[in-house]
Amino acid sequence: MARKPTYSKERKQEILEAAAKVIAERGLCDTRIVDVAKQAGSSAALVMYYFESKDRLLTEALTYTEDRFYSQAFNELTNLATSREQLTLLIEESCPTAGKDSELGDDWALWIELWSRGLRDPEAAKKRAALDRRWRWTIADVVRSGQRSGEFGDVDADEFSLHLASLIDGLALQVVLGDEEVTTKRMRELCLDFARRALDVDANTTMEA
Amino acid sequence: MARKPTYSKERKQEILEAAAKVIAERGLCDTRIVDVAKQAGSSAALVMYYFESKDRLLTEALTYTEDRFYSQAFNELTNLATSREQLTLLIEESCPTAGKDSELGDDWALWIELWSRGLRDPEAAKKRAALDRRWRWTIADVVRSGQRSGEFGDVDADEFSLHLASLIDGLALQVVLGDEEVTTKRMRELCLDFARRALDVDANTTMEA
DNA sequence: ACGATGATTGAACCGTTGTTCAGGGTCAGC
DNA sequence: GCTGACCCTGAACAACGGTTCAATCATCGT
Repeated sequence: MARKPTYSKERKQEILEAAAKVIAERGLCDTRIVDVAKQAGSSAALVMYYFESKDRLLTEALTYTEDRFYSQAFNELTNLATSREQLTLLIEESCPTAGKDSELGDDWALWIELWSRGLRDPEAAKKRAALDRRWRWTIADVVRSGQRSGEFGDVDADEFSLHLASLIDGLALQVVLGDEEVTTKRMRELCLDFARRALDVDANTTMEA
Repeated sequence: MARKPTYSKERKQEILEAAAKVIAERGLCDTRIVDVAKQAGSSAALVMYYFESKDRLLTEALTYTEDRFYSQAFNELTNLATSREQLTLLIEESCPTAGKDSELGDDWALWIELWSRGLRDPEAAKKRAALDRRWRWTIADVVRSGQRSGEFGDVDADEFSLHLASLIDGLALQVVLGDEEVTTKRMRELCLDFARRALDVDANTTMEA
């Protein structure tokens, strides 16, 4: 067999990614370290070697993907000129891609698992809160920036961002769980609509969006 | 020991309530049937006697409390005269009582566990969708009723109810998970504020936005 | 070359827990 | 009273999965 010179840090990441994938597939409770090991192409004992316990592994794995998602989204943000476009991007990136469970569906699955774990695991709750705070702050920042440039009207940026973030969570949840009445399309339109009404300066002048 | 002549149906309910309590305390994954049995004051074997498997028990238990919550809330609704009061009640009943984890905190905990279970268990997902649909329909109904009586302005009742219900889910989640920036008070005010702005008839008459 | 250090593993250990089973009460109807 | 149906139980079974361990293998500094 080819000896891959994969060392500690990369191995750790490999295991984390493997764990995230398995959790998204099998669910948090039904995730066995053997599964993670198999997915990572290694042995169960090795997983214990990098993470002292199963719990540690799971909590780390849950936040790992979210961090990646945020970094990517934040990065794409800088490519857009107007705050309006930026806000639209944030909303659209949050909408689970229907049917295909690969990309964003997995992300949301992990996110939901993090919620339920946060109910008892204080560390998970703290990490979730931190991630969410960063997310809300990002939204609020786009809003403030848009207000400075005159693109958006005058609303409390923090209230708006809490409102939008919560709305997204609540809607995505239903989409991911396959609620027939709540489709990705409807979610996107509802969010965009809300943002438009709340922020548009032309709320009075409007001829079309 | 006093022989309680508690027979099948009552026993089944007792077990369901016991299960709900244990799940709220220990979490879904860490709920053992022995715990449920102990909480119900019976043996593990009896639990298996009423529910053929652990899975069945858990799925049933998860929706049991929600049904009770809804029935109670719906009942209180009929005591109120105006639609405005009714909508306010629905919102306030949805806000987790901070600190005290007894009443509503437990409800929300179960609700969240139902979400994560719904990711893989189609039956759980279906039940959740049904419960949520009923909840949204109740909100929409109050809105329509208020529109007929002239209390509320002219908005799409279904869009509004989806928006409000999702917002409540997203906010309650953060409150229950102990996010320091999202308190029960803030949640209530945000929801009430949103409802007021979206529904108030004087929204057109507005002298300021 | 050669140890030392770290990565990696298979196999064994061990507690936990869902599930089964064989039976023991209790009550109703005959 | 007997009998059968139903409620209920303790104990045993069996599997599963997290954790440990002793032993290889690779790599690298000297």
